[in-house]
Amino acid sequence: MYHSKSILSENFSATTKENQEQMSELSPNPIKGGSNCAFCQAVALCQPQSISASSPPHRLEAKQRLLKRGQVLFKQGQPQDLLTVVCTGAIKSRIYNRNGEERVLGVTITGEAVGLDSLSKRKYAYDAIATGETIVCEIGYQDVQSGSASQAALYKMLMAQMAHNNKILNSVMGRKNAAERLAALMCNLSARFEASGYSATEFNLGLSRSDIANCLGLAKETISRLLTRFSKDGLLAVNAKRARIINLTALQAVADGAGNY
Amino acid sequence: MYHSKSILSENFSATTKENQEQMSELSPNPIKGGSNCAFCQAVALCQPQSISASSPPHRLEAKQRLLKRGQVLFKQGQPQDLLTVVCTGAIKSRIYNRNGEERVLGVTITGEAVGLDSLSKRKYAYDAIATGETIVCEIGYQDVQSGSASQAALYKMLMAQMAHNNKILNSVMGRKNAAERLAALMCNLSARFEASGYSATEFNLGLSRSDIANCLGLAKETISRLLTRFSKDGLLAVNAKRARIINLTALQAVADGAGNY
DNA sequence: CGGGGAGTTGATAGGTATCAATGCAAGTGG
DNA sequence: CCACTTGCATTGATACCTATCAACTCCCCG
Repeated sequence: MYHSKSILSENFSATTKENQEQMSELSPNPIKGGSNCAFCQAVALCQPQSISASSPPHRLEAKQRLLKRGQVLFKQGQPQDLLTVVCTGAIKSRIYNRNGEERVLGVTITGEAVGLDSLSKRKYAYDAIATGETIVCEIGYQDVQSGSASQAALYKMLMAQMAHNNKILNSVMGRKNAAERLAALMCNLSARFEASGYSATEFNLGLSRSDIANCLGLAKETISRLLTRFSKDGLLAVNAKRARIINLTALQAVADGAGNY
Repeated sequence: MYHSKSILSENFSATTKENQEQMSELSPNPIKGGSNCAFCQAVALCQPQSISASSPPHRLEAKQRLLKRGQVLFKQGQPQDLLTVVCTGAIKSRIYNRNGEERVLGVTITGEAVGLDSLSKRKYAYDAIATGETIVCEIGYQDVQSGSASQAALYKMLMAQMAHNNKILNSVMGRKNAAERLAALMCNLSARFEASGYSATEFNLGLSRSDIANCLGLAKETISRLLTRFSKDGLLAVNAKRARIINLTALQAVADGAGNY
């Protein structure tokens, strides 16, 4: 798509609530429930009703699980009766096309819910894989349905996700060139991490160059070249998967297609 | 995006219930309510509760409206308190990006609901424009909310639409080449018209070449060349906006990226 | 020490945008 | 009813972005 100008940035809306400064350097110990919920996007599901500012929250049964790099959280087609939230780390979502090729759909970072968009069908629409050591929190969907406050919260999440994945985003992505796409992804991650209460300028990409390329519909070599170029142009710095945004404004401008970068 | 192979077709799911054989050749007369509802996707909203097979349906207040080509149904940002369904014709949805360029998001054909994805926010997310003479049916959202049967129907529609617009579709579209995209669009329209009870092989495109190009992230010249090519290869025939699918199987194969067409 | 995956960098080929010219049909005003 | 206008569609020539192929480095892990 060699549009020289154009592009809306109706940008990726930030939808999250938490972070993961050291994605792959956390304790591999078994997990006690209830850690790290302060910024969790789904907290309203675990602590429904009667959350009067002072009273101790009534939690639903929420089980935490530790995944190692490459470990499968769930697979496409598998029945879904859990609501899963990432507590620490990052989850890659992917499908396989008819030719057996992997297609990376994106990454779910700390505090975000995974697989929300297939919850209504009770059947996962894609595979979810840990990109490093990752802790997730699982809540029974039955439990969620029981409380009407929870239901309202669920619908709110669904709507938010729908807004996030809506056709506007599609069509915008569809006509971005390589630099615009990558810049948009970086800005998106930045906003999501910031919404999580963490640094908007320094975070872990979670995905490999190949995964990013796959996710954006580009070649891994293109990602590599672009990261080098962004770096030379003082937009950001990358070291392995660790990214530091240096000039977010300029990066956003690139994502917006301004100035024919 | 010059991917030579690949592509899933997790295809565009068909979501509709009606058609428009003569999109721009219908009576311009004022409209009496209640026509043409047999296949309407939103019929459960107009005729909620007590639809025992025999009893006459109890309708909600549904006002029909006639639009001429180019007329605006609603505009981005405008408050939304109506649920709108296309009775006859087709509605183009679009936004303008930061550079003031038009971005066509897609077309809503007869029987489909327009603007469902912004209903929860009560504010339209894009403009909706009639592509020709078009009749729409408007139902007050308040009325819909009143009946719990209606609510369930609404959630069902929301879910269906969410499934339709999900990130899988995005990522799949993101890596289709020009021929694959156009073939996919044609197959999508075919399936949607068929789901509407009308011909899967002959229908009105609604959108102009430019709009199609814009919608798919391609140049209008590319669309023109491809339609010619598809025609020469015996896949379909087009005359102005009127399309006739000749070999749907082959077209689907192209959309799927089989055989590096 | 060897092997393999991930990342980088260079050279080339290919798909599509872009520019430009022409044709065609519908609408408009005389 | 006919010139004029205007928008849409088609077709050709060329430029450019990015995929692809290939070689190399680096690092982790056995």
